[in-house]
Amino acid sequence: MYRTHTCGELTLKNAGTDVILCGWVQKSRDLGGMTFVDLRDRYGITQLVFNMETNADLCEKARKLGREFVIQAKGKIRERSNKNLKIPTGEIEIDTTELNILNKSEIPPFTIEEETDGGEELRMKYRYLDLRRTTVKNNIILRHRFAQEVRKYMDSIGFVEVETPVLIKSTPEGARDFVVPSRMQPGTFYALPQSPQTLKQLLMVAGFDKYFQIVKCFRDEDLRADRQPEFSQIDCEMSFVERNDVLETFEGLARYLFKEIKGIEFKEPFLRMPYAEAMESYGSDKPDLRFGMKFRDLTTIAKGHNFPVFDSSEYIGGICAKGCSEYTRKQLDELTEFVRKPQIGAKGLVYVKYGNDGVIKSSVDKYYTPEQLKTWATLMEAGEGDLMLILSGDRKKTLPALSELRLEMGKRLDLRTKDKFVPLWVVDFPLLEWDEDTKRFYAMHHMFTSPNPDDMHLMETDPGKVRANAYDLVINGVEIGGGSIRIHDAAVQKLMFKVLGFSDKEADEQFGFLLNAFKYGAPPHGGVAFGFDRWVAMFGGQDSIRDFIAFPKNNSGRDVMLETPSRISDQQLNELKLILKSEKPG
RNA sequence: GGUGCGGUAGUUCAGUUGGUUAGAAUAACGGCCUGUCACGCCGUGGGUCGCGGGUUCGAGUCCCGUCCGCACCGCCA
Repeated sequence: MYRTHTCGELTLKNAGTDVILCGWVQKSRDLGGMTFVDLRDRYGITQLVFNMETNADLCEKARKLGREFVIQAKGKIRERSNKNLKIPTGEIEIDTTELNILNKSEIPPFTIEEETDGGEELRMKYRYLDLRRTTVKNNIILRHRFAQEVRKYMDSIGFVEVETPVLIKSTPEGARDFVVPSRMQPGTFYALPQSPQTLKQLLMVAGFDKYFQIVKCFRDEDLRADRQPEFSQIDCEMSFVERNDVLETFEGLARYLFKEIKGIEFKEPFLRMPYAEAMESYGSDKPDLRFGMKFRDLTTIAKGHNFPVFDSSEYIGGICAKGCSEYTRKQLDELTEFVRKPQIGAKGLVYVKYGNDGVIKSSVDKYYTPEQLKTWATLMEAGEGDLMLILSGDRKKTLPALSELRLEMGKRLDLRTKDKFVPLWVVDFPLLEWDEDTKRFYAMHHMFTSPNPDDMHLMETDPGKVRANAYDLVINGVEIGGGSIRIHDAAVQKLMFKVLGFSDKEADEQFGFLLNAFKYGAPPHGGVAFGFDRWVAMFGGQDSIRDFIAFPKNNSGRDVMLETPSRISDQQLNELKLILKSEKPG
């Protein structure tokens, strides 16, 4: 037997017991006459004691242990004379009688501690060492726990988990596909799923009226801190439902997860906000509602007073930063610089300070009287002690820029606290987006999203105005998931393809299987997919999903531990009938 | 594809206006130490300053190119 107990479970009530423990040497403290060894496993740390007086040979052996050696120790549990109340096992120690080195270790390239000294690149290269650290290990365990709770809840309300294939068909639109060459049909390719969208719809046709799956998805696009080329979704679909049924079902899931995992219960139903309102009030389709600072439209009131910048602007809007009227010149310059960054793209920033003394000072005093500025303050619900920040320009550019400024102010004022959660359903997204470059419409969500029935009549006359029966779950400004009521009628689906510029032939080639299925009794259906990694990371209090994935890819899509992507042999290329077009020199 | 920041000891970093032998902490190694738990004390070793080119009497430092990493924009239905 290798071990009788783990390193995290022994306490004072086990005193006197003989035990065998296995684990890694976290640290050893050699005091000359005696040596302490911290033995670590997944469950915790237990202190081993070796004494020169009682067993000199064994103590000498313990002195030679290096960091991360794998050892087995036998001994008796006893109460410590000096207790360490910082760890659960800190009241006991093992009076060691036998020590076996199961495996040696080279000196690890970084410290295996809660706060490591290792940089990200090194940690990724030696991820198996990084995963030994409590913080990363706990993230992975949180992910496990989350997955179990999802399955428990979904099962409890009658959903069936069905696995869908990973080698599927490449589809147009949306993200770039990862493709896999076929050996048996040379010149043809599978694609890895960006999501199991069409397959879950076929499961609805098949009569599995409540389906879910925690599933890997793949998108060959550039990475971000919250975006990996392979990631996991909680993919769900239901039949015989309207929008409200879907929202209520998955609000239930969200409530359950918040309660079981975070211990948080929401009293009110999740807020539902139309897309148009989100854009108008927060300049974003995923507003962070942990704080207010709603946009106020100043276009009517501020235009036409001979301030050229405003007079030439399509939109003038501002936010009110409570208690910031005493911002210094330097702070305001910083904010101006912030909005002028190319990623944000505003030309400048107008401020109005409503001083604690009631005096109004602004960067546009030349053009507006204090009385006029006070009417702005009234409109913006700004009072004494507040600061108004105003951007202007094209509506399409200014709203998102003001959104960035709002988020920045929220950060500066510490309003985006990690332990507060404000969920929100954003609803009534536009169905289509016009693209100037290709002069055609693209589906904003995806091409299986059904139009809002009230707008159906606009499909052929004014498609840009059609609202979709689609929704997103947004928590704290993060898009956690999204879905829609789908098209289940072949004629509507064909119309959709037509609006998107697909010929009948193209539609049939790409999606014949789906259109065929719709001929055989497709039920009305809809669903949602949640970003599993993002949700877990949010519960773990972090913005980056990387440390919630056991073996993530780096910024350029490489796995630096596996050293992949990598070349394949000529033999492999031959079998696949592939010829590389060109090779980079070197 | 683009913007910004970074690459110096095993590791995390400092390095002034271009100027003597490139430092600190930590880790490692050796010695001392019987109650440590960030143990302590003494000592030792450790550098292709990412790579290539240029300017200069002289480059870690300035310039050009390039590779790599991180964040962001584009992209991600």
